[in-house]
Amino acid sequence: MVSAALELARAGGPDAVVLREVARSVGVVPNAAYRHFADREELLAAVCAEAMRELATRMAANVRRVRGRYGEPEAARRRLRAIGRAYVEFSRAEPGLFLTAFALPHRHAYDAGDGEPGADRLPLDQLREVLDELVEAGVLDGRRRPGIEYPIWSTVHGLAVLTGQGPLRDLTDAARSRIAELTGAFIEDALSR
Amino acid sequence: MVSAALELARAGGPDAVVLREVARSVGVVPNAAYRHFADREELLAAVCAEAMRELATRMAANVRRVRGRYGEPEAARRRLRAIGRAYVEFSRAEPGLFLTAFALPHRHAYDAGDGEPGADRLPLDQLREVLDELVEAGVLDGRRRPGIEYPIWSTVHGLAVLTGQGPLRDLTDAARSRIAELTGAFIEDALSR
DNA sequence: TGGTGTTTGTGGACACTGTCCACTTGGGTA
DNA sequence: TACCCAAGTGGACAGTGTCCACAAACACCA
Repeated sequence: MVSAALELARAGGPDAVVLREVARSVGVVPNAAYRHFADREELLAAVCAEAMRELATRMAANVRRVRGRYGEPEAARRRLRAIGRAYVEFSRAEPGLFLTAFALPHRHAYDAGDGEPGADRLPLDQLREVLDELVEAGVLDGRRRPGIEYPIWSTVHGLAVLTGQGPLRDLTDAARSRIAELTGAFIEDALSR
Repeated sequence: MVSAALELARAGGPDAVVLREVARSVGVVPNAAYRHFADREELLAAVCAEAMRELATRMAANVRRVRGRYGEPEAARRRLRAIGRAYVEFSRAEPGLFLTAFALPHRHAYDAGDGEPGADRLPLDQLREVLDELVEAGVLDGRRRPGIEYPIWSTVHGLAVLTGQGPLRDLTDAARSRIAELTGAFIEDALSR
């Protein structure tokens, strides 16, 4: 049921996950859904968690693809960029899922994926990890580290929203990638101020 | 009709502007709305434009409140902060309107408010104006000026979304204003790199 | 002044949604 | 074997966006 709903969300965002249709698509009567979810919002919450998990997976995969030892300055910088790039590309490649992932501000921790062995860390945790590495590598002054994940998250999230679903989404590929490049440089400027 | 719909959006975001209720609240039968709007989305588009206009108004008002001559470095910096602060505060004070303002990626230019004399410029234009002043004032290197509005917009927009409706919206006031402060400093760091 | 045409609003209908209630069913356990 | 509970069914209700045919009110021009 959740995976059927996920496909609806992928195609049309959170509003597209309509209870009756997901029931229909698993070949069951609408009311059957109420045996598993209190209401539509609870179903949507499950989908939202799944979407967030997919974002985390893509980020982790993109980071792993970066070669270079831990603590090596250039590699650490590339890992930060890999995180941001994955985030922004996710919002464009899967606008429906991206929207869905942030559709429910409440219960956002997606249940931490606690025990699940293969699960990747939360996006924010992945960002923190790379920032710690940047300190370790001497790229970022340790005194500026506390809390710096929030401005960076804001910048990347804003870019993702504006170019993925927002007013900048209809720009040409060239214009968008120039903006993305500028934003990447902007973050590095702020870090190595 | 638009202003009735605007109140619904203010209270509950774009999803709350339901055609039948706005008709009801202006004391008319639902179908009457179809004499003025092709469908619900067109009504929503009008509301969206109005919400964007309100954001622009607040930004402009906040900027005007800053004293200091044009081109004076410290004043220019304060004007940039005033813009960002207005943006972020709008998303918290009027989450419904903020969401609505960006609900329709299409037809986003809100018809420019062309002739209207009292109308304030679009948010993005206001930002550009202040950035030009920062160059004029010698705070920002003119060679770094082109396109820098986009990283800044991204940062501010991201902060507004994350703390206004997103996962950071339930933080304490103290935590949120610390993040806002960090983000302001982050932007200034990047500018005066 | 009177007639005509356009604008605005009405009434009724349809398909679709989320949700509630009472009811059946089937597999596993005491 | 008897029972119980989870899962699914059928029918219903209120609410929604939207379409159609019709009524009134108003402006305009002969």
